[in-house]
Amino acid sequence: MNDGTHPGAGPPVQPRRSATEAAILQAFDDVLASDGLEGIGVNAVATKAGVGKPLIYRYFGGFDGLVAAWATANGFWDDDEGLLADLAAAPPGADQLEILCEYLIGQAARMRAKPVVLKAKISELLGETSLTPGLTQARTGAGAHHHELYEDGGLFGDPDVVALLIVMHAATHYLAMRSVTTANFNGLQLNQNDGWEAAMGMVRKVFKEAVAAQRGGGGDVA
Amino acid sequence: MNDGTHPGAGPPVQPRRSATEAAILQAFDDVLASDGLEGIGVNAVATKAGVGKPLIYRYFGGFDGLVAAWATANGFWDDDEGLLADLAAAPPGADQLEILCEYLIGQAARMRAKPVVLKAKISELLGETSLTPGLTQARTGAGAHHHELYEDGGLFGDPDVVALLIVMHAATHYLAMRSVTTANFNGLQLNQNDGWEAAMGMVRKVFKEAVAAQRGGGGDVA
DNA sequence: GGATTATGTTACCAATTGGTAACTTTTTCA
DNA sequence: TGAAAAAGTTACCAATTGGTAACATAATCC
Repeated sequence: MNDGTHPGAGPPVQPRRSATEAAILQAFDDVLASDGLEGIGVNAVATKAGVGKPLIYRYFGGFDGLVAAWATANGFWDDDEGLLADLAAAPPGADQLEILCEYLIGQAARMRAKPVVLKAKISELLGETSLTPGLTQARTGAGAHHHELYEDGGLFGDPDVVALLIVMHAATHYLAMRSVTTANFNGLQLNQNDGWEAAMGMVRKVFKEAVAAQRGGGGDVA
Repeated sequence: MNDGTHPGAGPPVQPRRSATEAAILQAFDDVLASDGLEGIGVNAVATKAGVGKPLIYRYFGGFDGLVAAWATANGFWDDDEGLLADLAAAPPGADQLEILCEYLIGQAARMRAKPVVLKAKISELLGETSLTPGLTQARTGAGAHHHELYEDGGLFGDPDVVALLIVMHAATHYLAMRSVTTANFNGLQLNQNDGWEAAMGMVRKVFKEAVAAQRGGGGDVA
């Protein structure tokens, strides 16, 4: 009805507010990307957005609310539902473990595609930062299906598979984190596409080797 | 000759200076541990150490110099020489790959034992932080033997081994990083000893599986 | 002794921080 | 048109930041 371009024609949609809200969110992104954790704050964000900082308090309820809005708007948390859906949608004869491996690699690729989000994720490893309150505030409800995958033996009921999953999860996440800032990681250029693909090839290789050994040796390789 | 406790008996050792220098370094550690990246600075460190901040400038040449001194004093960088020595010192019949796996695990354990150092390492993943100038300043000379291990096919001249090494390096480092702040990682209590040991058991398992597959299948498991 | 140097403290500076109050301008709607 | 609400700005606040100059105290050396 009202697209916001015809003032007075219909219910108020407050198009100017949404626009500045978007500008503020984008400014948060920019400042975090350029100045990092220590440079971010209401002053820097407001200046970057070209608005007065009272708007941040009025629209987002302060800095923490801004962080929370930014996190939700940028898909900060993984959706384990995606993996569950992929597994359910797979054809009967498909290799479930291969789907799992590709999911981990795809997840790392998605993180790599959003360096700023990844930066915020790294900051979570530091413990309490200025982002923490906002992130915990917005985390409510995320990761609801997480336990289905990992706890009580995991989705596959096999401790060996869970171990493999955890180790490869750790590996892919670390590689993604290194890829944002590290030019050379053990000879790999993770920040370039070919270097990244080479790393993911290594992940696939190790994954397959481990799976082969599990199936061949009955899970005991000692 | 002069142990510093007998003023005037011998050349000046300036024991008071070393003591306050140590106090400042310890204060840096404490502030980084409690307040994190964003809380650290000359004011906080000087207050924590119970001295005036001019001493930081006089003794360390400023904040960056303090960071550099702290990093070197706390063994911030891995010594790949340690691994090379371990490999060289191993008995002829020993499994070199197993030594390598245990080295990675030991390295992760050492990082876990110094949470503050680990925190600083994580901050390096964020790119430019307030610690970066000091760390790069002190990095000179470290990692001299690194290329021997990883580049040009690595120490073993086998790309498969290098891939395994890189992936497991990534996994152990990520697990160490998560262990400082994360109470529950996929069902594992990484911040407690049994949870950590369980994770390291998983690392060993996957490592051995991959090695077994490499040896059994000639390196091709597709 | 006296002169010198090392050590440490207090005081100050401009710049910036998070946060709020008061104000002006624009838009909405009867 | 005119009142009311929303949007946005300027101005201010106390607190803190990194950094330096000036000062006081203590130890050392001739």
